[in-house]
Amino acid sequence: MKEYDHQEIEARWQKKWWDWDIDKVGFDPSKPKCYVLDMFPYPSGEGLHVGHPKGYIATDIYSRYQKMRGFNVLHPMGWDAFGLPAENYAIKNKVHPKVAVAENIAYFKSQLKKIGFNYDWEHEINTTDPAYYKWTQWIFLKLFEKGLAYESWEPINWCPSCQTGLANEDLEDGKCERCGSMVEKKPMRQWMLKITDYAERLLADIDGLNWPESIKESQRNWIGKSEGVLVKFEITNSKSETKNPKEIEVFTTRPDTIFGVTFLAISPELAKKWLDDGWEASEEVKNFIDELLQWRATNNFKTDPEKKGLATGILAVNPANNEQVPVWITNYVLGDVGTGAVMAVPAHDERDFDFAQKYNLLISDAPLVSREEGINSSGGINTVRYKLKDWVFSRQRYWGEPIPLIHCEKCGVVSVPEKDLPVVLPEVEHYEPTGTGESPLANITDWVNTTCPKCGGLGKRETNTMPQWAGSCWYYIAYTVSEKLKSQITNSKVSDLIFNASDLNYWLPVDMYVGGTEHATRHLIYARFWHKVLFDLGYVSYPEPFTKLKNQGLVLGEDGRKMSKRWGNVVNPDDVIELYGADTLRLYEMFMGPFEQGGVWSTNSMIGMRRFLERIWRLMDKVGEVGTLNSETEVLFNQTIKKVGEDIIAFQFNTAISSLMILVNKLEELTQAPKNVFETVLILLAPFAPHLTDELWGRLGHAKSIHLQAWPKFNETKLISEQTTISVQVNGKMRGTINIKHDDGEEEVLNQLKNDPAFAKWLAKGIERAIYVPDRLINIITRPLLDDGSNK
RNA sequence: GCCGUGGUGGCGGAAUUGGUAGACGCGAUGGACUCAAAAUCCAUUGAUCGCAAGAUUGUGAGAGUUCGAGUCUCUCCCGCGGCACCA
Repeated sequence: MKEYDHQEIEARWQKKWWDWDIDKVGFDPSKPKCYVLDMFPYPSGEGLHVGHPKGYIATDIYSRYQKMRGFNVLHPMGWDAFGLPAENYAIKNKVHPKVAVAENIAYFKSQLKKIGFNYDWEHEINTTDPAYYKWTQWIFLKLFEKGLAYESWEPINWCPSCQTGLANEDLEDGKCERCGSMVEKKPMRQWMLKITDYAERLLADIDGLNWPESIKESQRNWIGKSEGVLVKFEITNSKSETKNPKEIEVFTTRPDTIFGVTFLAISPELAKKWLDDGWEASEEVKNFIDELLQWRATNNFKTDPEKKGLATGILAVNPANNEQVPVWITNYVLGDVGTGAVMAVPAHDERDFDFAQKYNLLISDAPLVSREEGINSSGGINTVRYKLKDWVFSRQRYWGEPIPLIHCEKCGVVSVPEKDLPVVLPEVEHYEPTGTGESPLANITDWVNTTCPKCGGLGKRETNTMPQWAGSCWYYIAYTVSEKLKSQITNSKVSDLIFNASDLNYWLPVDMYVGGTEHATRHLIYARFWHKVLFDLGYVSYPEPFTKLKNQGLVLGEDGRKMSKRWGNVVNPDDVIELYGADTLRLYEMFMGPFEQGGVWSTNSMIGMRRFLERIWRLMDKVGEVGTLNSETEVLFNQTIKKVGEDIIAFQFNTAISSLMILVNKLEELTQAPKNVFETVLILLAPFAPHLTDELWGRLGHAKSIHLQAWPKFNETKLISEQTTISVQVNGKMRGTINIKHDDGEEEVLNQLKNDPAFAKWLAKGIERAIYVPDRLINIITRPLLDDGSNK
């Protein structure tokens, strides 16, 4: 047989699969479903590097396997094309984002197709398609109508470089996650989503998810629940007729320490609020508050390493023991945590202790009481707090979904009626950010000016756009109804048809979701939030979108650094495929190591996978109609069928491949490989190396694709050999092995051992007892030697 | 600091969940084939000692449980990730 020409074979089979429509998927309630999902990419201008497809290869293998097992498998792909990366690329290259996105998608798609994925491209979606974002807008309106979207003028995170407001989730170490600029606090009008209303459910439902522990833990930390008690301290020396504060409310998780309180510490933010409400404080106090607030503003609300404080002169009463304690303004209490005021217990809290020492404050040795006694004695109220903040949902950028609201002087904020959706992103001359805090859309007056849907009077469109994450909050739903989506852009009457479709709840929830860990506290929280809202509204019938999640480990460049143009260490899959083939690439990425673990790319190491495929190619020459396996190889054969299936389910692709190699190594030793055995090997390998296996399958005389075959079954009775090798230990030390019959009992093994001269010297001392583990080992405990060297 | 996760040859990694540590692959060394090279095939390949048969040692460190520990328990050390003056 001539050489294995991967280029010719792969191109030919990719075309055949396309012509044969073998990857087409449809709603079919007669079959059990399996929804396998990849986190869809942002189609950047850079194209894919070899790290990107790792997850896609895994889901491809998984979904091919599930399909062969008889599941109706949905495994779609699409494009998350709104947002800053696409827009910045467009600005830099001076093309309209729409054009840039189309080009980038075409490139990404060509790269993906070369890898031989089984995506049904008829389910493809694109978040920037008006037919798609019509529904993103529609869901936003559902949130708005439910009171979960609201306007706010609170200071938010502003990235001076991206010139837009950001959500907490978009920050990394106080910097813009996208560009690394220091983020400022800026008061501006914002649309917020009330994700905090769902904090408890988002937290509680984590427990039931089959997700990696680290992601679940990240989400728990991010939601940051703390259970504590609210306690009120009356202020005693406040002049009753003035506007001076009358009481201070503190939040504590340690009511049991209430008798040890020696002062109250309040944040400068709370003190400022008092001043705004008319508190008559001294100049010194006012200046101190200003000083602390100034520090925080310029240091982006970071921690000041040095504790500072100033006594206010105010005294408050500890409700537990009626003792008066002084109230201090400090820089170690945060304004946006708890109530912005802390009951300080220097005896039990390190921070309070440091502060008390510095300012010579009392440190009480009052004993701890029970939690209940602390609450009862102080009249505290059990309270739950979360670190999670509401989601800043508007962006002052062009390339996002317009928020479908109209501002009317008479009627206030009004929803765009469903029949008028989508609110299409207008064409503009300049889509660069304005920097004024207004979106570029604000300049397009004939788009902005409209009529109020309620009163018919003058109305102005909301000009902020939605964040990057909006489109990905429901794309997994969109795939299930993608053909309806396309037909409905102009059809305004079918309002809820998409979200009442039976195929939607046939496919949902996603059974296997695969992507990177970087989405732990962004996309994966946002999507869960939207999903729960849709669940409450009755559109989806299961409260979680993704029941099972796997993270692929990061593929690093050959130099051990993250693949990036900057380091010049990017490997393009196209090049690898040209040289070695897509099947080799697929095998290598799965063989590199455990799927969820990262690893360093090595083009050199790929040669091993290529050799493996070539060995199979050559094994074809040894295939014969007749011929049988000896019993040992037959056992191995059955074990391999079992293991490959189990490993795919567990995402242990590296060991699945290795077990196939072991079997192939064995088959190579034969003078003739039985045809049915070889065919089974091809089927087992088909999800991993779809092109080569289909080619050989065809050469064996099959007219239909190997990918339409059923997954092979193994013979339960042929998983253990008749003859087996067990290990022999003497006093717990390995001393050799011995061949026994599979069902030999302890006595038989022991007898055989005693007659084996190889072990005579170890057993000379005499056998005290033996531990026999069937099919595993026998451990002989010898009699201890006596002082005189004898054993009797 | 709290939480999570990991640490095994020159390298990537296996190990039936307490039972032959290093499967499989890369690399390396020696050999066969070849005018030669590539490819392929065969052999060896944790370390130490030994001509050898073989012995000793070995899974981040130390203790423990057990006939037996990479695996279980305790105490540490280091890497990675999340949260963090969070009251």
